[in-house]
Amino acid sequence: MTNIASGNTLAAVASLIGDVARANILSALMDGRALTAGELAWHAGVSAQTTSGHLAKLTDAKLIAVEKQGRHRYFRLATPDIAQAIEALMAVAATGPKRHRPVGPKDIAMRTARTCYDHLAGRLGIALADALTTKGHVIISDGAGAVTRKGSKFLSEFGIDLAKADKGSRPLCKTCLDWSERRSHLAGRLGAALCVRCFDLGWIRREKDSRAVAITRSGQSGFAKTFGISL
Amino acid sequence: MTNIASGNTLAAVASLIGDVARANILSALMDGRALTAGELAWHAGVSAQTTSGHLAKLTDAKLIAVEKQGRHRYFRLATPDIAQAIEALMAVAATGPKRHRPVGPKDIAMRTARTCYDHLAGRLGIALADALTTKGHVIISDGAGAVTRKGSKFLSEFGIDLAKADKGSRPLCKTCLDWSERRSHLAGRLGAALCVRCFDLGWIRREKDSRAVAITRSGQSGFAKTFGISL
DNA sequence: AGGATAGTTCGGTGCAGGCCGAAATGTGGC
DNA sequence: GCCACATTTCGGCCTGCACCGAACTATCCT
Repeated sequence: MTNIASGNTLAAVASLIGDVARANILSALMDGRALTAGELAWHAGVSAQTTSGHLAKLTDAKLIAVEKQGRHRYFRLATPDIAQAIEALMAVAATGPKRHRPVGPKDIAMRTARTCYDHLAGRLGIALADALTTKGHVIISDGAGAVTRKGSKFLSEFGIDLAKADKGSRPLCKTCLDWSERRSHLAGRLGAALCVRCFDLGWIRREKDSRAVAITRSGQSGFAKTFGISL
Repeated sequence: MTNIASGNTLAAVASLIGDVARANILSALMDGRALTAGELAWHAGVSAQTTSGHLAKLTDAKLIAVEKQGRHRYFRLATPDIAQAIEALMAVAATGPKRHRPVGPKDIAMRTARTCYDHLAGRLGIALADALTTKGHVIISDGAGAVTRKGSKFLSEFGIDLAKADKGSRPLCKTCLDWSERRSHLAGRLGAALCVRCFDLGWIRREKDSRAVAITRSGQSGFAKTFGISL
């Protein structure tokens, strides 16, 4: 065996994700929010004791981070890297052999619009990326994007100030492969800012117990007026 | 549990990667070449029978593809997506809790220069990306890159013709997070073409049983003269 | 044809780890 | 102080699966 060390840790990380209960936990955290152990137990579909064990393992491996608040413990994905790795795995899983389509109402909602870590995905995410691209506000080249001067002005009018360098290290405008649309949507600081702004404007709101988001009445007109989008 | 279907398949894929033997197999295939079952058994560190079972599972799941040639069966990663997912997992694994540094000579070679699926990574990969960027041949913005007109000319003189659209679907110039350098290097069709060209020129050559590549004597002067790189 | 090499299938062993019930710890509210 | 609720720890069960030895098939070589 060549490089046992890197192989081992690769296997260790993948193995952590490779358990159904833990995969459900991580999927539930993919919207970037922090959830309590109890909520995660519900998502995982196993008892609270079992979940506790899983959470300990994930925390030890630094895949998730924990914050204590009173008698609750809030868990969230440790870094955006983790989310990216999981999204990449989801993309692989989506192309798998099983082309089964037991499409439920939840699935439809997910495909229409959802959060992906801290930005928007699904048809809405794609539509936003397209709208910004065709109007020349963002240039997407292959796997990433750059904001034009014109785009910067447009976004500032929309209420997003990209100048304040949130965290210097985080890329401004990345793209992220959408597992349902098989195309790229906007991630990075821009993607996150867009998402927050849409929530602030009341254009979208979170569905209960899901990453899916619903487009509100005002969102329907807002997206149409500002971006020319109608889903 | 919310979306049992997606969670399950996510878990299934991760679980396949999450076995040490299979992770070693996939790691060995990360350089994009096709290897025989016997070679993979050696990389995996288990017997041929056991390896056969693993290969069957990976093939069933479409993570790897197989091609029969005489009494050999050649296995390779099924799609670039798979390589990307594994690379993302490696990036996560590299940041893990264990900061152990049992750096061997092989490890040093890997960090200096190696192939990553079908393009170059390690210090050499980073240096190439830097050189092309600072000379204005490629513009890297956050997570991807675009080739400038000037760059297109330069590359053509170097012996790379990006015009012939290899496969229309594959992105021209993507970036890929380097797990050893923690920075991006060039992937996509451009990255692959650069890699092939350097092999053709005899500037680099593959190490035995490893993803590492060695920089030849002529490579030393070639990289210096053409790109201003000296490692 | 006979021998060597590549790979797979079968059967049986053994261990890792996921699961839950019960009980313990910790925290907030009254 | 006492109860309710959130979460963890302990102990034991049980399944899944990675592993190998041995035997079998397929292909190449001479």
